[in-house]
Amino acid sequence: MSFLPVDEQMFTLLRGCEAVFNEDELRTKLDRSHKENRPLRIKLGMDPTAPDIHLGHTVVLRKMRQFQDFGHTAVLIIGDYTARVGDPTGKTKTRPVLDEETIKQNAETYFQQAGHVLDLSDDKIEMRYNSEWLAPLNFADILKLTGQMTVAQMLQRENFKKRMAEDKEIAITELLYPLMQGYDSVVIDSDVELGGTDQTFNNLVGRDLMDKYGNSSRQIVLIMPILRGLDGVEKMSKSLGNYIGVTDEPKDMFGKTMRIADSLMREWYTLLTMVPKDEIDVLVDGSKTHPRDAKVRLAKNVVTQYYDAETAEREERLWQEVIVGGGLRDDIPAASIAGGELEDGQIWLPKLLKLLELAPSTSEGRRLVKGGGVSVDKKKVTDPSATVTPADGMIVQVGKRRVVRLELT
RNA sequence: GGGCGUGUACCCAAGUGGUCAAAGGGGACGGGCUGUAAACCCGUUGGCAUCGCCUUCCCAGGUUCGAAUCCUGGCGCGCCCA
Repeated sequence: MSFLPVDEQMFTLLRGCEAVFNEDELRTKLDRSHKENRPLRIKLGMDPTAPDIHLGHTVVLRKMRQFQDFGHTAVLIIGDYTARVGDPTGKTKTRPVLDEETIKQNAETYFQQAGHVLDLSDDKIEMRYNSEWLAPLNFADILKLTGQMTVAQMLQRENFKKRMAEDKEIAITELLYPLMQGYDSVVIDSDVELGGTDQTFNNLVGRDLMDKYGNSSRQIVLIMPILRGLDGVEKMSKSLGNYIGVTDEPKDMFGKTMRIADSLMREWYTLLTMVPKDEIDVLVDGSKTHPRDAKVRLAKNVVTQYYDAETAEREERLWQEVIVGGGLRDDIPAASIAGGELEDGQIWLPKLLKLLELAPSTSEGRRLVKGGGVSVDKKKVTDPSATVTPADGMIVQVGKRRVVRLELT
């Protein structure tokens, strides 16, 4: 394996970064790697509680992939031991301790989903559980570890500082979290650690610890921005529902991308695609490109990454036909209902909606009908007491996106 | 261990004995206008074969004809003192 010239690597690796600690040292490391023909070890920590990967996670994963493509080694750390503490980043809620089996499963799912972005070849990736080295530590080891930092240093952390100021509680174990995560870096001897902005403090602790433990050269910390979700305001997250999952159907990937706020396009283009910056400038300039066209291109780009170009073309075509032309997709999911639900061959529409899972309850179904959101065979029905006679192939639609083709067997 | 405070629907929050399926806001959903964008406008936001009935205001008891509201006990959360 020979490594590309440092400048070429730097150009790609720095794209989209929020911060690098620091650039010069990164250059030095890449330089040495290039000369000695030795891959760098790129660390990425993963929390075994959230196995569902969405585009937000891929920002960091894509960065990892770029390193891999340059010949470096991805070192994935499954934080099974740190999960006992719970990262203090988010809310103060204490997390339930996960059992081994669940952690294993989550890690497996994560690994599989990350494979949509990462290169999973044996020589390109290493997966480690941090219980491997954290569990055997004895109290003296822990004293040594905790002895590396002062309370004042720990309270530099934004989250802790804030909680102190607001008289909110901080568990001692939470103070341990950054140390544990940092110790991972020491043990696996990482050259670069990747993380989102919320991980800055933790990752920098790792960088410090490596110094203190006498590693020859401490890790570089490369911080990626947090991707904002579909609403264009909040960060992309599963709990907020503003996400696109890497396992989403092509039509959802395409459709959801088409619905993002215009103001989000530059960010998404930068962090989720490799479209060159000057092209992005043109794409997001409303006077040069119609925002809709820019978004279509973005949507196709995303779909192509997780499926292929052909699928992306197809989604664009369908989008034209369905959304612009008011037609129907040719792949509407089929759904059937139990014959016993019929009365004289008929069924109350709200009930049908519930059975078809187009509405969570008949009450909700009734409201949707009353609100003018329901159509049967393309004809709007607004009478909440209406009944319909189910027929094979009947199209039942709620809103613009929930459509089902009735299948009678 | 002691004191004070607090717990209402997805979230915030009003409600201190009936007129409460519970104000208002946010979010979400549906409709309109659009470019499945933003802004704006309208509607909905516990369940049920259908407007009346059923189950809700942390939990369990109690007072009362009647409780989200009062009492007792528990639990959770926060602050202060030790």
